[in-house]
Order: sequence, then C-alpha cells, then structure tokens
Amino acid sequence: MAKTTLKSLAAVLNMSVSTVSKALNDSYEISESTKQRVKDFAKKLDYQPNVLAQSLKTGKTQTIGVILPKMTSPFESQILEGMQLTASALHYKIVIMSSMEHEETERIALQSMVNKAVDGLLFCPIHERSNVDLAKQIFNKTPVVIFDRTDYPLETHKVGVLNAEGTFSACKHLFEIKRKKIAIFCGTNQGITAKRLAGYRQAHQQFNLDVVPEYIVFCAIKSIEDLHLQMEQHIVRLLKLPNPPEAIIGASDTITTHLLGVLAKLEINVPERIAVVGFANTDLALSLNPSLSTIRQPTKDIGAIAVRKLVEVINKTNRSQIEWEEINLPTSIQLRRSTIG
Amino acid sequence: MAKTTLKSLAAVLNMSVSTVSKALNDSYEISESTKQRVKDFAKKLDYQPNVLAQSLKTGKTQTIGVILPKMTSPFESQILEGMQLTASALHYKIVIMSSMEHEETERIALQSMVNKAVDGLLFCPIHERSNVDLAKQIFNKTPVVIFDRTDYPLETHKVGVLNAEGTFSACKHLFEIKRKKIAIFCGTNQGITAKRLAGYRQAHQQFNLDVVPEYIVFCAIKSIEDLHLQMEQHIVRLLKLPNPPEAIIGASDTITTHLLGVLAKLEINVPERIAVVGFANTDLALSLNPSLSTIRQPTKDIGAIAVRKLVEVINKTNRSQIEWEEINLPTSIQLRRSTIG
DNA sequence: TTGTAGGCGTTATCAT
DNA sequence: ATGATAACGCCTACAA
Repeated sequence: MAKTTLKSLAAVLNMSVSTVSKALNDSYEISESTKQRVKDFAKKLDYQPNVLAQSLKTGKTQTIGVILPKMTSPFESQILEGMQLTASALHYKIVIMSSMEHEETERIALQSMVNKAVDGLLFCPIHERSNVDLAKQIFNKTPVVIFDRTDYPLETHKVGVLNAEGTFSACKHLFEIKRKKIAIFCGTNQGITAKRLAGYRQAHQQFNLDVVPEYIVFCAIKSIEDLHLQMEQHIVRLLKLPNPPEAIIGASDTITTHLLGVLAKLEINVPERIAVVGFANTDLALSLNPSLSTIRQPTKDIGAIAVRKLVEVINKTNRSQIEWEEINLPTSIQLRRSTIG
Repeated sequence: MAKTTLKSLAAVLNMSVSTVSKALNDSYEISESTKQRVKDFAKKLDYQPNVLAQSLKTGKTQTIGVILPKMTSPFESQILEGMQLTASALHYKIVIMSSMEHEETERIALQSMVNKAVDGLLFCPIHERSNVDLAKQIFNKTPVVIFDRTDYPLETHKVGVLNAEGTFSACKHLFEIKRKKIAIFCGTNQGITAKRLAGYRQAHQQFNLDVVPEYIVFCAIKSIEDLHLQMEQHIVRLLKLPNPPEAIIGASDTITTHLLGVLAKLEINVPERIAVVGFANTDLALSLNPSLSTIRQPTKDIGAIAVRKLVEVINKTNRSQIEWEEINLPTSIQLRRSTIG
C-alpha cells in the first residue's frame, strides 16, 4: 500500500507534478476538465497531502500549540474547549501538551513547540520563573500568548481573570451574612495566590476588619491524599483558636472542592459552623455536600480570547510594535447552600 | 532575527551543511574539535532544527496523536495523564485533539492526523459508526489503537475495561445489602452502555431476580441542564411506580455524579430511600453529597497500555501479521456512604 | 575527516 | 493550459 504522492499521481495521469498540484489547489490556470480528472484520481488513489511537506514549503502549519500545567479539573477542560471552538472557527487546529506541573516536562513541551511545529503558542506556565529564558527564545520566533497564570515575565498578550476581585466579592458576601471571621486556604501558585490574597485583604480593609494572620493558610498540593491531610490539620488547628473562623474561602479549584470532603470527614457542619465559598469551575457544585457557593471564572472566554489575540499576532506582519495587553476578565459568584444554608 | 538553519550555520562556520549536520548528530566521522566548534556556534546562534524538515526526511515524528470525544471529566484527564507518562518514557510526544462529541470535528481531527503528522494514533471514537471509513483509510498507513470505546469496527488493538463486570459487581453489592429493586440510568453511548446493561441483566439472572423494564432508563446528554431535567423526570416517574426502586446505578461518569445533585434537589434521601452507585472516576467522591460509592476504571493503565501497544505496532516492521488483541482491564468498586449509609 | 549531491513532498516562479 | 525547475531544511549515501 504505497502512499500516493503528487509524484505518483502525476505518473499515473501522465502529467507533471506541478499541474497536479495546481489542479488540486484549484488554480485558475488549469482547465476544468483536467481538474476533474486529477481530483477523481486523487480520490480514487486516496491521495492525502503530506502536511509536513506543505508546512515546510509554506511556513505555516495552521496549528496552535497549547501548553498548560494540568488538565485534571474542569477549569482547564473548559478553557481548552473555548480554545478549540474559536480556533476551528479561525481555521486553526489545536494541539495540547500538558506540562504536568513539572518543569522538565514543560521544557520538553516548549522545545517541541519551537521548531516551527506550530504557528503560535498559548502558554500557561507552571509558575512565574519556570523556563523563562526558553520562553523568551521561543517568543523571538513564534507568537506567544500567556493565559491564566499571567504573572509571567514575558512581554506579550496575557489573558486571565480579576483574581483579587473574586476573593473580594466572596469576602463581601460573607461579611454581609455576618461571617466576619474568614480563613483563606491557598495553594502555592504564587502570582495568582498573591492576588487572591490581596483581594481578601482589601475587603477586610474596606470593611474595617483586621486580618488575622492565623487565618491565612497555605497548602502544597502534592497529592490529593496529602492535601486532605494538610487541610485536616489546619482545620483542626483553626477550630482550637480562641477566635475560630466562621468561614473558609478556597483560593483554588482543587482546594475549594476538596475542602468540603475534609469538613465532612471531620463532621463539621457546613455552613452552620463553617461557611465555604471559593474558586471552583466544576459543574458538580450542585452535587456537592452541601451544594457549593463558587467563584466562577469565565473559562470559555479566557480560551476564546487567548486564541483570538494569538491569531491576531500571527497575522500581524509587523510584530515589533504591537502594544501588548493584559486582559483580565471579571469573575462571577454563585451562591448556594455552603454559604447561605 | 533570521532563523538559524544548518545552511546559515555552515556559512558562518565556513563548512559544508553536511559536516554541520553530522557534527550536531554526533556522527563518528566528525572530529571532536569540529563537533565542539559547531555545537558552540549552534548554541550561540540558538539553532533549533526544523522538525518539519527533519520528519519529512526521516519519516518519523516521534509523536503520537490522541483523539477523544471530550476531556471534561476526570476520567479522560486521567487517561491522558497515563498516556503522557508512558509516551515520554518511550520518547514520544503526545498531541491531543478533542472531537467534542462532534462527528465533523472528529473528521477534521482524524484528517489532520493522517498525513504523517504523527507516527501513530490513539483513538476513542464518539460512537461506533463515526468516521469508520476514514479511520480505516488512516489505519492503512498509520498504526491506530482504539481505547475506551472499544466497540468500533476497526481490526486493531483495543484497550478498555470489563464494563459488564463493573455493573455486575455493583448489582451484587446492592443485592447483598438487600436492595433488590435497582434502576439503572444509562447514557446513549451504545457499545459501552450495552455491555454495562448486560452486566446488570447477568447479575439479576444469577440472583434469580427479574429485570423490571421500567427501571432501565436512557438519558441523552445534550447539556448538563437538560440532563438534570431528564433525570429529574425519570426519578419522579420511578418513585410513583407501585414498586419503586431502592437504588440507582449510574452507567456513566457524568450520569452518576450529577444524579446526586438531582436527588438532593428533589430532597430524596441517599442512601436511605435510594442508594446510589455508578461508574465515576472523580476524586471528588468524598466531597459529594453523600460520599459516593463508585465503580472505578483503571484510567492510568488504560492510557499506559494503549501507548505501549501502539508503540509496539509502530516499531513492527511487518505490520501485516500482527494478532490484534482486545485488552479489557478489570474495574474496582469503592463503597462509600451513598450505598452503605 | 570533510564535502557533494540527491531527495523527502510540496508550492511557486517562470517558461513553453 | 501545462511543464520544467528551484526551493523549503534536513539527512545520508557516496566521493574526495
């Protein structure tokens, strides 16, 4: 089953390679009759153009690469969905590589994206200092747009959300329902965490409330089991304080959703004893125990806008004087039983 | 910032292209000193081989393509993780394309995978008749392994799970805790659903219990909202039966997890009134309402084995006489409060 | 040890 | 309207 190429097609048809190529590409300089003949044969012999050769020649791959740290939560899946939808509308394909929160894996992924395998790159770095030099090198040759973790030292378009605003609204809501003592459970993702913490502080300031240092908790997410353990210990510790918190904000998707499991295990009533709200894009919020109040990120939009901005750059002939934008989309808050009983 | 190529490197170094190429590839026919000089310059000028050209020449891309219907649930993410881990151990990269449960998108994805853009393909079709002809064409030129939805008319390696066994154990467990009246909520994915239903029937037969036709429910999953609605109606209907069921088995991840939300909304006590168990690979089982008994699929293994079998085929020079295997891995059942109170 | 030349499968320019 | 030819960037016999 030798593969059909332009050459073999040309041989069978007794025509030159260039004629066949033009015919298949509907060139105006080819007669309808030959076009038809060529296309018929192409179909019959199952001709598939070799994209590698095509891209090598044209310098375009019509492919966008996506590198992101993980795709284990709905947050990432939803972003990817948004990207794919928009990309295919713009006639681009999407190829995805996960860095698995692992710097070396990320390096390999970035490497493989350079090399003109893609026309542009959508990149969510594992943290703000990972593979910066490599990213800059790539950026010299290939358009890059950073998404989600926008705290990354690369001067280009960035698409994320208003993180501080998210925690701010959560605090505001909790204050309004008379929960003034709010703990916050953070992951270690520095830039984003910092902003979400900032929103937490701002809210306290605005409502003239002191921030209790003990209420700010950091968890390293190595494994789910380990995370459960850490959170359990923190919760136990917090509840022993003279002034135990009446609410917990989860500063990341993973933390927020698993928080409920830990509280359930400790038999702590939510929201009676501890109200819970946090960043979470799961559509399982209704099935959770109890139904979970969430700060939602506009994931589809993040994906869509990231693609659009990237394609914009790809199509720009004069990349040198683009004004790089940082686009931060608003979050929304959905109240359910975990805060309002 | 003109890109460095072998040619430009050679020019700078006053050497021939082939010498530079060989030096960079550590050919034995090049002296250490020139190798060093070449590599130094390559690094200095930030030389990145053009993978397109490389692959075009060698016919190998060291890349495996993955096409799957969606990646919105942990089930898929976990499979992808398993694939990536194994692939990178075998020096392959993974590129992922989602068909989004959409036949046309799947076609495009398949098309783009043909064309020698990948050395092999891991394919989970959206259903058992989607793009079969195209898949066969591809299969003629590129190794393909089917995973998860193994009910697909392509003679090749297939990796999935023992679906019937999963529902069988679930029924058995429910029977043992004296829940003999079991409804089953199925998605529309035909092959897998059929097998899971078969397991349900087998269990009934083995325990000398009749299958009640009304207990077998099909839901089309168009959107989460719609699914909730459908399930709600079915549950209401079932509970009005003279012999209402005492348990529900969810025959797919989505159905199982969302089932809890619907039951919660209807204020039906789980497990007191209705016990729930079903296929689900979420690690949120503990945070659910109540904690969810699950039939777990060995997702990492599915991914790992699929990659291994595929690479096996890729490396086979004589593909014509491979004995195709269907590998079905056992599921495991994890009991939590949704069945045992 | 190094260089020359051909080709991978396309597309594009320029003749015919 | 069709064909010859070069080029994309790389690898690899084969020559020197």
